[in-house]
Amino acid sequence: MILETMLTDWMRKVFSGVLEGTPIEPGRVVVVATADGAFGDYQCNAAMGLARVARRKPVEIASLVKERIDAARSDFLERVEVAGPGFLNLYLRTDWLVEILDQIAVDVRHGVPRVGEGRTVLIDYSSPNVAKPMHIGHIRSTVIGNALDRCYRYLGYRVIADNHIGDWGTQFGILILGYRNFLDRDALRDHPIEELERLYVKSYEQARQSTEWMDQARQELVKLQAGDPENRRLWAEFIQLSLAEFETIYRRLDVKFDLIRGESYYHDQLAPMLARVMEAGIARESEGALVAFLEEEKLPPAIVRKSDGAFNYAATDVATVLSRVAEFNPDRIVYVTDERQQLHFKQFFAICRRLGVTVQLEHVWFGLMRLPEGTFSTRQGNVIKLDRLLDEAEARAAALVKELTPEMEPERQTQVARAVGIGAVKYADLSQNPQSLVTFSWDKALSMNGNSAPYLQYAYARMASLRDKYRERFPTGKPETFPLQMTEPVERVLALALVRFPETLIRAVESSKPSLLADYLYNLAGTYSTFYQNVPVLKAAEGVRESRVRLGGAVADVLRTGLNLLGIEAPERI
RNA sequence: ACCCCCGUAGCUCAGUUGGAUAGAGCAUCGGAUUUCUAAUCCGACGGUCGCAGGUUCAAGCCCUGCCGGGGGUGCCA
Repeated sequence: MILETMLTDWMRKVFSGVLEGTPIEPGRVVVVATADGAFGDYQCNAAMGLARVARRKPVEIASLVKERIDAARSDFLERVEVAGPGFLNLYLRTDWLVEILDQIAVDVRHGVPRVGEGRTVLIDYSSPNVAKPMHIGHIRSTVIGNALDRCYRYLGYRVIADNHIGDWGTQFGILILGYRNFLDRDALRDHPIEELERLYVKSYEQARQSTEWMDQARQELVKLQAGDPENRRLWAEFIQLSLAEFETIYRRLDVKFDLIRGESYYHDQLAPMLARVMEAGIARESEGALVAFLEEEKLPPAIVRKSDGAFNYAATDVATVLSRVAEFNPDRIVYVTDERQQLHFKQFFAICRRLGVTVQLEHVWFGLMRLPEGTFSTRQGNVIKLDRLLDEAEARAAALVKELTPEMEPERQTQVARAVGIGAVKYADLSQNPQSLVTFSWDKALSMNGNSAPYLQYAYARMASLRDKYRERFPTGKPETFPLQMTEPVERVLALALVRFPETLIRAVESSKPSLLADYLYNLAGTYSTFYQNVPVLKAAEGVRESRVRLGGAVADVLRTGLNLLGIEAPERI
């Protein structure tokens, strides 16, 4: 059940009863969680907003609403208060909260409805380029996309996670030329990606200095796209080497795709797509290229085929949408890329709409990763590679585990270090608004204190440990046969937080912001830590003890589920 | 030149889409462990929400202008 939705529906009815004859637009009356417990559990601010149309004072409306609510007996509401200019503060009945919590505690889904049942969403994320190593700039798309992937699945959607590899761009012309001229075979055998990258960088340097070199690179690309056997062979080798390297990273990050289809997969569909575009009159010839003019959408022109006859990424992306619609018929396609592609997405979305595509297209963009000294790029050679970041994270976590949990067997220490290190890296990206620009720092990416994955994992491990200690000390105890009691204020706060898990998750998915879930989990873990530190559990009297074990168990379940939805492991011991 | 983002505590960032007294982490300072994991907890310090107007019961959030930073703008992706 979604508490927020339930309260909103109920409040809307109350309002329309009070303001008979006044039209109330949907969305006008909304109940939301209070920011501060001092104002109750949930609040409704609609009285102020409706004052004008109803031509009455806000406080008057609020008071009438309160009267009506007071007149009816409620099984979920303790009381409602009118405050300030017309706020309605709702205080939920604790016994009702306990009842809901009772249901959630035994529900494997923690009260989350399968709102995506029967719907399909395709998520296009990670999408690295062949022949380049994955660096810290790729981690945001991978981690954010994967979190969305997991959340959508949990909500009951059929999800198709597609890794749209960059295997068809201009870089191959440059790379093939570099391969022919500068290849070091031993280096290719020992460090394939590094060598390919070196070849690309060197060839790119040449191209910058010489237009002749650049033209030659273009020709190699055209040959490749035309099916030249030798270029095809090289191209296939580059891809195979790259995929193997990407796979080791994805394994470490526990990221799995349903499809790995490069841009090349859609190659045969480019010409038919173009025919449709031309037929629909969306594009026309201009300076030798085929260009879609998008004045109606107030967008600059988009080239769909270059004057040399080659297709570019706008063409590929449109063809990709058509192919996906034909094959999977998704309700929604979500793209996770960095901010630089915003215009491109607006343009090709517009072309798709003109072609009559009705699937919901969404671009989830995130701020570019920067270094303190500025931007980084392959060409400048100041990239921080992803495997190095992960190595460092695991090393730091390992040192911490050894220091703080020396009694743990070494094999387990390694496992925990991996979960903690990788978790820290992922959480660093997930815990902030994706759209803010990010300055990379080792200490932030690998933070193990405060608002970090290890903090959440630590809280979880304490819960798990407490649960096990209870079994140890009270082998015949059956907590589930005892009622939940809210004897300390912090317990009620925990109960309320648990009940809010479904609405938080749904909000996170709807706004494509895993950070909302991360934020929720941090609050939950923080409240639990306060509880743990200040409220005895195993030493409490029988009954209270079992109630607290149950409450802690419910928090643990939600925390673990939430962490897993972010792609973060929750070890039982840490 | 135009378009899109961003600007919040010393630093790094949240801020539930317009709600009440703007919150965390780090850093600094002070406290808590004969007790269920101190990777923790409790407290203190810290703010002209870039600047100036506007909209309204209410603005960090919406509108206009300006300043600063980043990104983008018909043959890269």
